[in-house]
Amino acid sequence: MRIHDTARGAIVPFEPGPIVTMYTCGITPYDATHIGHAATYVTYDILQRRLRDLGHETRCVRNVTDVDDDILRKARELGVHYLDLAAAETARFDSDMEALNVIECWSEPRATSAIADIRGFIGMVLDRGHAYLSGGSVYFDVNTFERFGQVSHYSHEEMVALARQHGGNPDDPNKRNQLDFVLWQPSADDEPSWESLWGPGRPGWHIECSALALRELDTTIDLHGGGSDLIFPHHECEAAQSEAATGQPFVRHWMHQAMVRMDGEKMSKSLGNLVFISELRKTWDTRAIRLGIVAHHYRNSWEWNDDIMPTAGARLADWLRVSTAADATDSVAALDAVRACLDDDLDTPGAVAAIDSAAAAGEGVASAAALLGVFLIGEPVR
RNA sequence: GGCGGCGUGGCCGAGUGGCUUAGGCAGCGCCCUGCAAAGGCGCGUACCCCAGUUCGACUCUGGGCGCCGCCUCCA
Repeated sequence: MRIHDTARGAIVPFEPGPIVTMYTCGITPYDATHIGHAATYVTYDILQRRLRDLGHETRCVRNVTDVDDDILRKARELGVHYLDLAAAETARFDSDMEALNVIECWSEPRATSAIADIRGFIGMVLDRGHAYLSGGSVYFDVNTFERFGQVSHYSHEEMVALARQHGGNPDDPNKRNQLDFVLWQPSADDEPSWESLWGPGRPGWHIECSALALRELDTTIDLHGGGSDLIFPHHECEAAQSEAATGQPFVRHWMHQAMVRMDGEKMSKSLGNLVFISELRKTWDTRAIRLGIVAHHYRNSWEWNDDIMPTAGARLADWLRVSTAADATDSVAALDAVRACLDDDLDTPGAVAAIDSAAAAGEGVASAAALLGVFLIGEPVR
């Protein structure tokens, strides 16, 4: 199959071995799952389904960031322990994923489960001379890593300008380079803290993914994904610290999900312009929610509107009607068309259109829909 | 600035080489009606620009222009 690779900036062949190693950045569990999160994980779900259809075994790791600035702040506001908040929101997230029939992850590790791994990983980066201790924090030393920018393709000057423009802190006096980022940092008084060789503290934002990908999968993984808002700095920093630590390539293929918008702006927790999966579930068949998502291409930003669910619901009804009829015949042509579309950079809108055509001709489309994770007959497969 | 996406008639919006001027709204004309509305019938207008591929491009390729989105809280 062919998939767009962010680092290479082109649609290129994706031809992994029998076992496919995938890592997807998961959520920070301090609020409910919205349609943008769902779009991301449904995309990787469909990729996994097609890879399995082709005979591969897929091992997808999706972390849970249960300790970072956001969740600590929210827990402080609510007056609850951050791990209690994380556990509750993670359970809601998993419930939403199950409802949407997203394939269970091969592993779904929590950041706090990996403190020992993170400390070890930071040690590897320090031993290879790519990090330094300053002002109580451990910083990644960008000056020692020439390839910084390999994923996002920014120049040094652009990255500095962006950091300043977006309220970053490039002028932190403890940094040797304005783009250096934290691997380990001191905790505030009311924040969780772990012992380390560099003093008590907690992990930086990016380090958990690098440590977990190495612990759970391999030095080099086949595919790494997440929302396009994570390309820089998150994935750029991940790649840098992982390759600095191991001396090997980190990721063969980078895949990013475009943002879902609402009211003209990116749907995000900070803006509050959200459509929650838990709300949609009250009204709609979860299969229709999935259809509302896959009607859009993963690389194309799209806007949520009130017509999406009625359209998706009607489509689901059509597919069910032709596929559950007593004399229904399952369309092999539709299945083949869906396979061809998915192999072309996960063209789910094309796949949906192909199924629509078959359904309009009165053919059963259960097998074709199942490849999109929509089960019209029988028990769902996760 | 980088990356991604898009650019269809007044507006919205399908359509991945060769009757399509899909469809919807608006508009115009007619029918129906005491008048009007609703309804019915009919009409009109397009494919951002420039090259290229081709027998032929709205549809493919390259370039340009324009618009939108993302870019250290963020899937």
